[in-house]
Amino acid sequence: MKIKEHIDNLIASGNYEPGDKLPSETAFARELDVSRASLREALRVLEKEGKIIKTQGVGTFIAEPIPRFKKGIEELFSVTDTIKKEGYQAGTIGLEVASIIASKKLAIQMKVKPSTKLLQLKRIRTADGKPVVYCEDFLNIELFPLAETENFTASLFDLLENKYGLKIKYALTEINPVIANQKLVSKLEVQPNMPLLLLKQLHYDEKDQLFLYSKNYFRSDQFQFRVLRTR
Amino acid sequence: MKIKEHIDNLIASGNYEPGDKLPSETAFARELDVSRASLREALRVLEKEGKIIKTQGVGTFIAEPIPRFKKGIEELFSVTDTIKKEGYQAGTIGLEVASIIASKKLAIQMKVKPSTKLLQLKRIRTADGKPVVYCEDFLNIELFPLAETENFTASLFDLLENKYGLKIKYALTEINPVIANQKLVSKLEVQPNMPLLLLKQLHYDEKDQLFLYSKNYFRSDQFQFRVLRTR
DNA sequence: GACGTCATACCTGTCTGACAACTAACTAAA
DNA sequence: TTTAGTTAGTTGTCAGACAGGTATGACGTC
Repeated sequence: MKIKEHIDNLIASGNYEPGDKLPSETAFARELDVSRASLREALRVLEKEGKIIKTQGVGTFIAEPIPRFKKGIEELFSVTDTIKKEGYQAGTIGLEVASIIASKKLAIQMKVKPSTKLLQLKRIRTADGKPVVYCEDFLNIELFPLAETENFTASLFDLLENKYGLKIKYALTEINPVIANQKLVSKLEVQPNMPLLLLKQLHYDEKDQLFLYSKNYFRSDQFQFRVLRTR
Repeated sequence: MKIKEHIDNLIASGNYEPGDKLPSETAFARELDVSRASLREALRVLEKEGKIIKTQGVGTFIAEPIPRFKKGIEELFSVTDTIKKEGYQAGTIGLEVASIIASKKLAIQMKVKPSTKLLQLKRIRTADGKPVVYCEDFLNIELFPLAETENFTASLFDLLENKYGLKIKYALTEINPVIANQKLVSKLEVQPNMPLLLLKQLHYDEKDQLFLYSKNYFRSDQFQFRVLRTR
């Protein structure tokens, strides 16, 4: 994985451009100070991701960064990262934290027993200080010893991944167009009746445990969501 | 790749179930009559696909299959099929066909010269007779000998694929929440200010030729769009 | 009996060196 | 000009070895 990340960075940093040829495996392995076998395992993954093209007897080449936009909605990343990738400074205001007991409706959605303890977060996320996303998160704290006093002003993904070693695997996301109601108008400082994009997301970890249900309201004038649809 | 396919089949055929442990790499390599290095390259890809989980010192295990919904938005299919898969009868009303010359703005979006001839379709798509989607399509007819007199009341994908042998490969889709304006209110017979989901799609064929630009307005009370977001 | 330590077996991660298969470019012969 | 052969360079595959991590059971201590 380290090798793969390193090569990813080499490509991302512009050291290589589409069509460029990578060093031969023997030379590249020596350059990175790893064995050829390990390098090849990394290259296999990069090939599967479509970032490189290997041809026996010829070499390995950087692939055209085909349609894959910078990042489509099919890739899962935190709201913080979503804001950052648009080039803004991410922030949080209006944080509310509460320990709650799962209601019947919520319990069904999160597939837990109705008596389960949850941690509810309400946050307004800002880009360069301007409110752009309103987030409601429901965390299953029976899976993690999360305290109410935790610092929730930054990325929740960062916190869970780095401090609690959680391995986030995927999210089942429902895409809904909604109209800003009175609450959202004041939270996001938008005109009444502005269209917003609501993403309802069920987040799972590597053990397929549902640990987070989130509702994110995105200002449609600030974010563009794309997806690559293949046949 | 052969090794990977073979293991894929082993999993698909039910020889292994989620949680089961695969043979050790040494034994598995001997069993498949390949080297351990080659086997590991195959396993790396399977791991990246989320089909297996490797743990150093313990072993390799079959992963829980990701609960792919019936079909997420990341799969490309026609509006007709989208309506059908929800269990409705698909139809078309209010068809308008026109040959037009690409405007400057449209030419940029479709990446053609401003003088290019296009075929414009406006259609209201119905589910069990009720209007549910409003579609505007722009076809690059310099790529296909499409006539205005063609039957456009059914699936455009069907027509292009079966009659013209077009191989549709993918679409770059932009997801937008919008509010029903007066035109859409009358076309879709909805309340004013109803939220709609607008999909702006650039369709490409196997040669990466952009052949269709479409704008589809979906009634949000009739369709649910989902997507699997992986990390 | 409960607990911690250690030895052990087993597994994945990595490395080394070698050879096979393939490709492209060049050379020489027809 | 065409064809066949040669050669250098690359990826594909292989065998064997060792390092590092994990679970298990034996053993001694409290």
